[in-house]
Amino acid sequence: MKPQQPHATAEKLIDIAETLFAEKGFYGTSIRDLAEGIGIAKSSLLHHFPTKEKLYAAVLGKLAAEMTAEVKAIRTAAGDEEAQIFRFVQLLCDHSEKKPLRVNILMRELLDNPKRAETAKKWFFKAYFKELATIIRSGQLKGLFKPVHPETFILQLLGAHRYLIISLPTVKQVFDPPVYRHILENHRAELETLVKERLLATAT
Amino acid sequence: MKPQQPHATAEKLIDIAETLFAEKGFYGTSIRDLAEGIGIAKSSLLHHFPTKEKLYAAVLGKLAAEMTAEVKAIRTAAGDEEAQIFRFVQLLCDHSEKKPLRVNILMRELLDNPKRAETAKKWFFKAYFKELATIIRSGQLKGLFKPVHPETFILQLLGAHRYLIISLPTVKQVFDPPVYRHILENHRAELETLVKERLLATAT
DNA sequence: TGACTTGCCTACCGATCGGTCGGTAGAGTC
DNA sequence: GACTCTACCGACCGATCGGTAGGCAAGTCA
Repeated sequence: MKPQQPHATAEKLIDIAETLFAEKGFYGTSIRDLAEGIGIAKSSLLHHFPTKEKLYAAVLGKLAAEMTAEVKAIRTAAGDEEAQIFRFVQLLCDHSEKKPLRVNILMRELLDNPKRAETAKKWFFKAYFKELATIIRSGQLKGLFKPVHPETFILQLLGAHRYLIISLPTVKQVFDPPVYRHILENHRAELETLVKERLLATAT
Repeated sequence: MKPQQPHATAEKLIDIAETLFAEKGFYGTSIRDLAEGIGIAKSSLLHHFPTKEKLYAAVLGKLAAEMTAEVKAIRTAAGDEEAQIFRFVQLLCDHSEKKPLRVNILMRELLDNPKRAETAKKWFFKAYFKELATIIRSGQLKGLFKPVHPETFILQLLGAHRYLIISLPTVKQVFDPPVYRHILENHRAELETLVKERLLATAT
């Protein structure tokens, strides 16, 4: 059997796992489904990831690493904290348009994390979260931002965005198309306005 | 067997189901656990609710009915739309302090709803959502509120609140106690400020 | 050549899943 | 007493769960 790229199968597994875990959750997804999804036997999956938990952790780990790297890139890039936070909101919306299922994983992780032993000790998104809080604090020190409580504000900002994203499928099938379309169209602007009005110390 | 109140067992089942579904999700909860939770046999559970889906639907139905009734009560009670929306935010926070697990159910429902056939057709929280949108529109007609897009704003408001609530267990076990405490303490005020700054047409 | 490793396979395990079946105890009705 | 109805039960079903054991083909390296 040709080895292709090393770890190519493992990468494929992480990809399919990201999709299926996002759609059906950890307990709703079987390792059989995952293996069949990329056309290998179930025991072959277990050769790469000895348990379902480990595969799930790999998915979260990869996702968290990508997200954290992005925020750090924003931090070190040009621009003051105001530019950084708007760039962040922009990325948030862009990603959710391209890969809305990722948000599902992040949500499910929050819901299930307190229960699953394997991943309980270290939380994959701690660095991501801290980085964001640092942007806020730094902007506040420069007088760019209002004195909101950084962690609370970030949770509310992420929540305003992510909750809306995971609501979209339901909204689409329950409400009239114009309502759905308006939500889609207005979300980004409303989120930016939220940041403007809640965070920016407007020149007085 | 004394019949106690009629449907007393069914009510107990709905209660325990609300808790377990909230903690572990639909797929993570077995009807055995549910039955044992109130001390009856599994087949007795299936006597009251012929399938797991039906029990889940009963939980959602009861929850949605309560929540919708509350919002309608706010609407008909004294006070203008400004008072109504703040009363709503207040209720939101009060409930989440008393029964934080309920928010988990609402979140999981959004994540799983597009997949489960049984409850797909009618969405239990449609009336609740429409009632909230009506408050916004009504307030806008009177010039009390800014011209935000009502549905988008509500999703962001609910999201800002609910996402933070489901994050609390994780925040508690990952961050230092002061961070957790500050989030707990500041959330309500920050949410009210959010409404003030994003929604209220401040007297100009 | 032969020992070792890697990637994948089939076959199988005990446990648990949601759900069915036949039946029983008790209360109400006639 | 005969009948019906509700609430409940233990035993059982086929299917599926996560995970294990052992083997086979191909590439690596001595």
